[in-house]
Amino acid sequence: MTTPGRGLHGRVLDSLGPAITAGEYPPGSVLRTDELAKDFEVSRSVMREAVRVLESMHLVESRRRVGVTVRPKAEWNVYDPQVIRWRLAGADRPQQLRSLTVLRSAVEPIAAGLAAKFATAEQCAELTECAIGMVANSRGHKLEAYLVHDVAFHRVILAASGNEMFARLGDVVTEVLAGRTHHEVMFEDPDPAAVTLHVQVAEAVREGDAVRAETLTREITIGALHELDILAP
Amino acid sequence: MTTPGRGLHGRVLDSLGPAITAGEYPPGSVLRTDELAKDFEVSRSVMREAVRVLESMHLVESRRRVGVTVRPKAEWNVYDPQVIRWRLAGADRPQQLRSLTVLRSAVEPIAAGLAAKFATAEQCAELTECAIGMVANSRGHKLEAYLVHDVAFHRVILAASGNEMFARLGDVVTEVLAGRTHHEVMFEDPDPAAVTLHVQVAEAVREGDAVRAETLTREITIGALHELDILAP
DNA sequence: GTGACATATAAGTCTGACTTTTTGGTTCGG
DNA sequence: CCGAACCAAAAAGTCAGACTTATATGTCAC
Repeated sequence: MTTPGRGLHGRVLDSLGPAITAGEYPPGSVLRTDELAKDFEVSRSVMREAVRVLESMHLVESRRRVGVTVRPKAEWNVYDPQVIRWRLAGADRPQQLRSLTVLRSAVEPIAAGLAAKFATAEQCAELTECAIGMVANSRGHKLEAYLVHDVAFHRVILAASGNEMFARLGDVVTEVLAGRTHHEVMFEDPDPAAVTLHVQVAEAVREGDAVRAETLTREITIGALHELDILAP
Repeated sequence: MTTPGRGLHGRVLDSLGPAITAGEYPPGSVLRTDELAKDFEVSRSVMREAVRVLESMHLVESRRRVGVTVRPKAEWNVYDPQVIRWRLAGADRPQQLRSLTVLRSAVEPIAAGLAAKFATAEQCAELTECAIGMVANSRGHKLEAYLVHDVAFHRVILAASGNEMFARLGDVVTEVLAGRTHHEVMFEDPDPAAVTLHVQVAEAVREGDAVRAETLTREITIGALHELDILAP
């Protein structure tokens, strides 16, 4: 997704970040900078930069005379796309996928409602195109092509909401949808009802019907929750 | 809020971060590391660490032979608590407050619904205490005391939802509520109707009534939206 | 104009010496 | 026996300087 290994410290992070988020160094563990530098065969300056980044993500805390201690999971910056990617790649994957899906279920309906009010003509057109693309690839095991349009659809909705916080969740949704297609459920063609809902959301947004857009999107996210057995009924 | 000036690079960040988020260095501007190091009177290594942190927040991008370029706002990690604090402290404050309030309006009702299902007895007790504290300080210009309980109330809701992503929004909500009391509206005692709603939410959570908790919380957040003139009617 | 090549530039890396803070133990006095 | 003051070691923090590497840009031949 993001450029891997942008410099030496980047490669260290690609290795150390996942290790920490995976719990390989449990919270409370103490690391020493120059020991790490030796282990990773980099200079102290490079390792220090890596530690600084981990610190800015609240994954670790660096204190004099004690070392670099791993923070408890509850303090991590779980909205950092990098952290999300690391967790999705590791043992935390199921929990991460669940919590992100719940977040989606809260945000996307509201975003769709706002999109109905604020979407530009261009965004409406894009949305319709995406919906058409989804329909066109909804049968015959064309999951990859379907996914591309599905992802684009939700990104447009979030962007069209006009809310910068919502817009920035585009990457998150992308990861969740991609994860669902590639690793979890979805061996067969997507649920036809879900496809229809997307088409109808595009309609509602185009017509400026905020309430309908919100309600329909809520149905979509409820479906996503069901897929992960998060909802009871 | 967070420890200020944890080391030299921290002080550099406290100065450079707000400057960037405030648009003092507009997107596309190019900075040079050793020039910055000279300006801030720190060594290159310290400045490099600061730049690395800014880079991890997607505020800047560092490339060989060109320098450190400021990224467009749309790419910033706007969920980073540090970035949020910087923006709330600067010219972006109004927009930031609005977008965060919209985010709250999406998340908190869902969180309250989940809290009704998953809150522990202890959390229910805490919630009730908070509500009582709000009532007790709802009249007579005791805004500070009221705020403390209000903040605590919403933090408990988010934590009790059992969703880690929601829980981590506690800090954000704290900033928003504090900002509202200290800088924006709210010169007089809080709206009695809002106070009642909080009491009722505590009730609903205690009784495990998810739908009612969600609906009532939605009314609270709608009120918050109105205060910032985000909703039309 | 186009492509190959040279050059300057700014980030990236490494090393070693030095400073500062903090912790944990030790000693001394009550 | 306990507490306060003190001391020493440990680890992060800071700095300066030399060197490497990627790359944008300009130059020249064709």
